Amino acid sequence: MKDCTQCIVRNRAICAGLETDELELLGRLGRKQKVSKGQTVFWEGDDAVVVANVIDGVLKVSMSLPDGREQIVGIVFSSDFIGRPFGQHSPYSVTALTDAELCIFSRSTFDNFAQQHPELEHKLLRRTLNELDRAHAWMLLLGKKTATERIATLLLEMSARLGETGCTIDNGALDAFELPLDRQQIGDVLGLTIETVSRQFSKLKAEGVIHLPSRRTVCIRDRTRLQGLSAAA
Amino acid sequence: MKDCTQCIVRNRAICAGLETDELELLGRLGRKQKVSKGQTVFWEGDDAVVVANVIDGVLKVSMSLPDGREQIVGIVFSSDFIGRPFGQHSPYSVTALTDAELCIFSRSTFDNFAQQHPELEHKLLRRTLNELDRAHAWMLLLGKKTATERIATLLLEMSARLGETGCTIDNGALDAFELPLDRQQIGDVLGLTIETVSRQFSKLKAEGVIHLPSRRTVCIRDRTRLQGLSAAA
DNA sequence: CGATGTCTTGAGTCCCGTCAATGCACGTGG
DNA sequence: CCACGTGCATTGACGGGACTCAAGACATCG
Repeated sequence: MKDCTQCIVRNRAICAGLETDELELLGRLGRKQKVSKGQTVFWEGDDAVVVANVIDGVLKVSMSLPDGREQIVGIVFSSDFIGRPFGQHSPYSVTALTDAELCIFSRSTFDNFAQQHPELEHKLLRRTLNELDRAHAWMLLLGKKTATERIATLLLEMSARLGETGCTIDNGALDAFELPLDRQQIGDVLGLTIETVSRQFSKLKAEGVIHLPSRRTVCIRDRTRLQGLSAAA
Repeated sequence: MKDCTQCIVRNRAICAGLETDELELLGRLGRKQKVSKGQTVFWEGDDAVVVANVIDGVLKVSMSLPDGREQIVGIVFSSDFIGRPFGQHSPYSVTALTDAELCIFSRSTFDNFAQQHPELEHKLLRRTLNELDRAHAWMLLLGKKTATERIATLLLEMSARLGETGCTIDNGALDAFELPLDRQQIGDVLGLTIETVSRQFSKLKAEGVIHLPSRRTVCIRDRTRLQGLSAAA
């Protein structure tokens, strides 16, 4: 790797907080890799060979049943971490939703480095705890929310998360954004079918809560109402 | 705390692997506490004041919507860890399903201790990563599985996890066990109603896959078939 | 300007949720 | 010992929200 101090996710990825010499050491262990939209980085059940930081792009984390039914269990953005450290097999697949750039490490190399650098493990722990919180919130959605509530929740979540990553300074939620997901993928995140997703979009649009200038573009016209529909705590 | 070296979860809780002197240090920071069945240890949204190891008993981790709909996002057993380290608020409630005994720490005290003991943080990280895997698998269940598949999966999971905790040596799955959950709670874990749960139990019983000697007792008569019904990968 | 893939919309079905009644185990007191 | 109450669990009848199947609309691109 060239020079981690210049990395655009330097301050947000788990590398943040490492000393300059540690950073250089870690940098030599990793390599940058571009993946194109649709490409799968690693597959569910495969040996967990690599882990990576997402430098740029959006990827989905998904699990499947033998008959092909798929559930997306996470969406990762720039500066997020992917892979399963300290694990034999990858419990999920990771696939690029947009062209993306990764900073890849061999898992065993990373594991060793992490164990020798508590600061890094601490960052990883905090990140994993946040992930777990998000997973729990999503379990509540999948177990108990109606279709409308799920869509409303997703839109607010995407608005917030795209706002975070879009710019390092301004952390506000966006009122207009591009969905990195198609309808099928939205269904796979929310535990709904493509048709139900589409109908709910149409309904929200008809009610004036959102506006859909193009297939993937969402404008939130009435955030308050959307929050009311999301059944958030 | 008396003497952590004598603790019955000594080898399975996150304390495992600490040096004797570290263990004593940690021991002085915690205190044992008994909680009785039905009692809530801490509430969703409250300040995250404490974390704890479960010494004995079974507890549920749950999240709710404003209107009262509840989703159980985890079941914790003896030697598991509960609470949200490094977090301002508790994202979930924890409630005892049986009488239980905990080893409680003030969160801030625990956080500080953990940051000074990488070995402990490492244990916590591994545990959190496992939790996350489990949460992902459950998201797949909640998003995509049918009622029958959910019930079958739960029974196999309970069989496996009760087998782990029941005895430190024998890690085999149990073919007969007591459910720590009533029908309503099973519904809240699986994203189903009490009636659907009941009907599925009756169906499996009629088909000879399981036997139900009493309300809470389950005997797996045909594990292979149950696995087939669970839609496991 | 078709060809293609994605999205939307409609009609019909089904699985699960809702509501309500019944069954069953257990405890308490007459 | 049995009547009665209480709390769960089971079962039944019914309805609805989401799924399925099938067109049709729309955008994008060669």
